[in-house]
Amino acid sequence: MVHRNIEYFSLEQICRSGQCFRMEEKGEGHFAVIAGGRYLEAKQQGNACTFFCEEEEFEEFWTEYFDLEQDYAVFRGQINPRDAYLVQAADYGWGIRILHQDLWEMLVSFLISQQNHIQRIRRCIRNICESYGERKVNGWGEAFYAFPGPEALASLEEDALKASNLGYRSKYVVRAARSVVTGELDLEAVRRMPYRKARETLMGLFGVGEKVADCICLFALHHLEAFPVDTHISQALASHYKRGFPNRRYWGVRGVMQQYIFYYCISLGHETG
DNA sequence: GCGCAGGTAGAGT
DNA sequence: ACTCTACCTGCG
Repeated sequence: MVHRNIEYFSLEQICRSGQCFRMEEKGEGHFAVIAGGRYLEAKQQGNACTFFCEEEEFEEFWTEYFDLEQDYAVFRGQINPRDAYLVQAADYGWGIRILHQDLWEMLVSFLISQQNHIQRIRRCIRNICESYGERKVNGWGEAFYAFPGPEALASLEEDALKASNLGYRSKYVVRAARSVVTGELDLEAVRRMPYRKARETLMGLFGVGEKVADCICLFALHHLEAFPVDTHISQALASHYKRGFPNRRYWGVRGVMQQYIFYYCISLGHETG
């Protein structure tokens, strides 16, 4: 077990923010995450966090995964105090962090995300993991499934993933898998690219447009200047930033601000008012 | 039943 | 360059 007091960190908010589809709430302040072929449970009360893994695994993997070396007070300090909307959104999502997730997994996840509900995205991803991912056992003897690699999906028929409930997105995922396996898409090369180049390269894939490419850049490549514009952000911009989002001011941290706004939007949507 | 959900490709102006 | 539409599926 690993104990840490962490500022500006909320497992609940990260789970609900919709950047990670393989994190689930097991109970009040109790979460499970699957990433990098690993399974982790964690509990949180206020700033006090308990991670159920060895110190070594925590230092080697989860510290970077949760972006714990980054001081989010620095990002938050850049917010214009006169921007009441952003101040309110950032206050609401005080514990959000931009995770460091796997590139292939984010590519597939956000191909699936388009024109889809978060709840169904989770189900789709669970389906393909259970059908094509490696079965493993966690520390409590329970089974969990790793995310399937490109090889596991490349040989499928283009419509095969409709059985996993992907709908018309099935061919996007299968074709992406083939691109990786044939070497047409070099994931290692994409990892080394700067934001614009990575975005452009990803958009060359069938089914990857600006929004999906930006999500991949932000959540896998940690390019914090990526600013995915989806329907929620688009509406927020229309009502609160009629002269456009202040990109110049926030360039380099736009992605963090996007997450505050996005989380604020989807959370308010669930409330009655 | 109809519109929308973390959009995008392709066709038509 | 810009607008329009089809696309799987499910939920309000």
